[in-house]
Amino acid sequence: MADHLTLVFGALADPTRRDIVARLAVGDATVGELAAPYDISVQAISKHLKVLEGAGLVTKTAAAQRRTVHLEAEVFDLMTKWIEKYQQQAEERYQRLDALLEQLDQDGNVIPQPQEKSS
Amino acid sequence: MADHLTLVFGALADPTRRDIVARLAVGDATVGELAAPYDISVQAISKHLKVLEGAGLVTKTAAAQRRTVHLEAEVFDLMTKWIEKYQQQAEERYQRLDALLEQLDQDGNVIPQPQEKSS
DNA sequence: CATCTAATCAACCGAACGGTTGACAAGCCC
DNA sequence: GGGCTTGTCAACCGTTCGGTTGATTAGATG
Repeated sequence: MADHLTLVFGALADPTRRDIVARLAVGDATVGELAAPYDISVQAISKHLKVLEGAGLVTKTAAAQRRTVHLEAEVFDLMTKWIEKYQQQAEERYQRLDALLEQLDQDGNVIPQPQEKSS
Repeated sequence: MADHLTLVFGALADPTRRDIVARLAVGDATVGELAAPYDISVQAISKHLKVLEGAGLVTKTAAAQRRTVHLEAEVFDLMTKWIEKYQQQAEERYQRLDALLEQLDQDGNVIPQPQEKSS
């Protein structure tokens, strides 16, 4: 099976599923309630929910024949952490580049590629 | 064509592409440099880069026959905003639920479903 | 000019995806 | 119990996806 981040990003790479997440952020809902706004079959929604469930974004609890779907917001932290990591790295890199360019400005020397080669 | 968020999430729903993003956060690289660590073909990496490019996560600049690939960190903001929106909504919902439960505790009345129906 | 290198384009392949329809399971309600 | 409601399971279908191989373009270099 794929790793968690792949499942989470994959789950949110679909507009319908993002829509469902948006709906669930307001409050829990049954499968039927979630399916109502769309003109695709209930089975298709059920599949979407299984993808969201597989990514840990959603949990289902069976009460009578109704399944209540609940959003698990904590999983978002996983994504946010991943994103912030590279956002931060990229920013640091820019700052290093800026510092370097500033330094170059002082002695007037021009180097086209500031980063070093690996290999 | 799909909307931007779909493209971004879709692009990051693949471990190899997330890996490439991680590599690019450290600094720009050529297609060949990006392909080196993997035992899949350069063509496959080229395809991955096209997906990342289509999502606006990456830009390519052609210098000689080498294409330098550059990470565009700003696109992450789009995702972060989307995520934070529902993270925040879900949290607010919990707080409302907590407040409600606390209130219920006081007069001892029990209501099973705190959110209202929309139909 | 000939050739080597770097990267893309194009066609193809199997697997996964998003959707459908049909059958079925599990509860409520008359 | 019989039937309605709610939801899932299973099989199928066309499209997309991640990968391959082969050919081709574009620039550096002998």
